[in-house]
Amino acid sequence: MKKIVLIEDNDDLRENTAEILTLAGFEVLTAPDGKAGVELALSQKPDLVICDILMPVLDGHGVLHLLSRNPETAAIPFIFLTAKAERSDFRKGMEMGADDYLTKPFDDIELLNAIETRLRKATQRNNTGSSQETIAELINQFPTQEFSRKSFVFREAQHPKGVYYIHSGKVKCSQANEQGKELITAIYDAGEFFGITDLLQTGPYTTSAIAMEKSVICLIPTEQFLSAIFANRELTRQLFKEMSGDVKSREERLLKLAYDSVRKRIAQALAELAEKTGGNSGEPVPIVISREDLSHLAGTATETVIRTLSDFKDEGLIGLSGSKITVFQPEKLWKMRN
Amino acid sequence: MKKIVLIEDNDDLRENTAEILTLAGFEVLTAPDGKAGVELALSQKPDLVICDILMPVLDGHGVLHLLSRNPETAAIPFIFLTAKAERSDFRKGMEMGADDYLTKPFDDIELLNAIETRLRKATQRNNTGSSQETIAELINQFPTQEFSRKSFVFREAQHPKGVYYIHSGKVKCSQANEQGKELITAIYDAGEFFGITDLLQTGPYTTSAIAMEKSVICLIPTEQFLSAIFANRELTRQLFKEMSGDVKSREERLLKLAYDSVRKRIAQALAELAEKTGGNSGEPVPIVISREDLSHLAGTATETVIRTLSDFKDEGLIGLSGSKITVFQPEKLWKMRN
DNA sequence: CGTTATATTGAAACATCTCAAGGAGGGTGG
DNA sequence: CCACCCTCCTTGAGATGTTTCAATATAACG
Repeated sequence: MKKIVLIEDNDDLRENTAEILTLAGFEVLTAPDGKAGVELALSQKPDLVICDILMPVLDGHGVLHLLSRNPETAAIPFIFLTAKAERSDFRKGMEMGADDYLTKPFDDIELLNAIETRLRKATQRNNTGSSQETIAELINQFPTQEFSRKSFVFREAQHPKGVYYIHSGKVKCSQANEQGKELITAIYDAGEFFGITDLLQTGPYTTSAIAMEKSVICLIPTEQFLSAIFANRELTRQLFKEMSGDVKSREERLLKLAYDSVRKRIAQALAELAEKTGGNSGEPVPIVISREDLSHLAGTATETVIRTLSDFKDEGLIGLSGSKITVFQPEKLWKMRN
Repeated sequence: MKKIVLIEDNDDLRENTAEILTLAGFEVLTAPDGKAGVELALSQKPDLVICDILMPVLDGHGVLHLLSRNPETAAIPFIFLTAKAERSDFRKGMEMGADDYLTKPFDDIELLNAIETRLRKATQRNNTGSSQETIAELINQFPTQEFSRKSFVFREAQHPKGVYYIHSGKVKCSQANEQGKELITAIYDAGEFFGITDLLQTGPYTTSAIAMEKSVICLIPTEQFLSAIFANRELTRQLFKEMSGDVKSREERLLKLAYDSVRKRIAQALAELAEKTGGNSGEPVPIVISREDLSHLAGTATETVIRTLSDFKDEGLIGLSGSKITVFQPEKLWKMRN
């Protein structure tokens, strides 16, 4: 429910107007003079302020001036409601930064229309359509490309052109050290974006992205992606959250790589893969991943992965048949001791 | 230079007005009718649109309607400029979403004031003051607290109350695994924020923050921090960049931890510390850090750190005296082979 | 100036990697 | 349909880097 602060010294007019607004479905907070009105607006952060000009204590111009000065209230739509109908009065009000100027007497429709208009504009400014819509619009705007298994989406040292979105398939992002040893830093599935981190940094990719299976992917050019982010507050929030999640998950992996045994690391890698593929259904989850990729994920040698997997098999935690690994008891894998 | 689109069918008025605006330092693009005006606005994305109402081909209401519908132009301030001075005309214009309504005849000052006002409001909406100012305002708004060496700023499993800013001192953030082995995930110096990642995630801290020396720190409550971020586009950009940098640096450390020898990891940790403390001056840089903290940074045992350090000393790369480590040749440390 | 925290050294235990060689499966062409 | 190849998986055994435990030396602090 939208919150409106109404500042008006005439008791009758204030009560009447408040009633109309309440009937129209707004939450109305009233103040009988400018000073009280400013305090109310600062504390309540309403969605809109309606204010008389001629008032005791602090007049409407003063109210607007004070609210404009405070970053927290500067963006709130402000409507003057006044008997001063002279052109010069109107100009002064607008020049001070009011968003509309209603002269008394006004009828209810005029008032409600004026409010609706300003609320609509304010909403539009913060949020150009809903988040979901924007993402859908964004990704469907650009042509898709098909990548076959093992082909590069982008390579280390290339320059980022934008962000990638996976329509279908699966992509691994990996880095290699000087000796050519590879570590998979992330695996992305259908419906996810990747390449954001490198985009926001200056300079070329430090990561390579390779399709793990046949994948359909589109590229959203830098400009469009950035303007979409900044145009949409909800998208900004979401992206912040995802990035902080990325930081956290990498920190967790750091901790594991530093002090956990290979056995434990492989167990966790499997558990994570199982979770990503099958959810927490409790059912056995089949995972298809090469021993090599698994070793790159756990940061170990392929042979060690193989030995550890056969241990897990002997212990009844997983089943093996070729490249397919079936996870029977994800919980036990999570809680693996060294 | 601010760009203004002026749509007016009367040739004299259009030319005159354009001249005034040009003299006032604006870049002016003109269109003689609504259709041309809309095309111009869509292609040029001006900072403000001034538009007559009574025009051939497409009238001012139509122009406003079309521009409002397009997310790319909806937020551009729109001023009507018209001979229709009736109250009902004025109301209609405002209800359609115009930001101001100037009636002819108007004088130059009125026009320029109206433009200034709307541009100012538009700027204010996107950017509440400059980034630097906002940060300074933000951090000085909250009381500081002094933390002595080795005291906790926050602990794992506590709930985040906000973001911390270091006025002076140094703080390490670390995580521990089940066996109590600790890994330092980041070290923050004076002038830096920390605790952002955990704030943006739901749930308690997964990290502990401990002062490495006597430090003066303030806490910016969640609400204020978030509203500052969203109020200020420049701050958003900066934060995105920093977070993607965080992700990247952690990925680099993952790679090192996975495949590099302890020797190399310690060398890099030293080089990074040296860079952070002394810059790239080429001068020997004295670092004060305990062997234990260094081991937590490199993800290894304290004894190993000690042995490696004395190797480095024998090789003339560093100097040792108690807890003080002097880095002579940071470049050689960076390029250390296994 | 004693007391505690931190740094150092040695030697054995251990996990993991590396190298090397063999085996299973899956697809392709004759 | 079989032989062939290539890729991926598997197993063994020695080499190696790192940790751990334990004992001692040195520095830091009130």
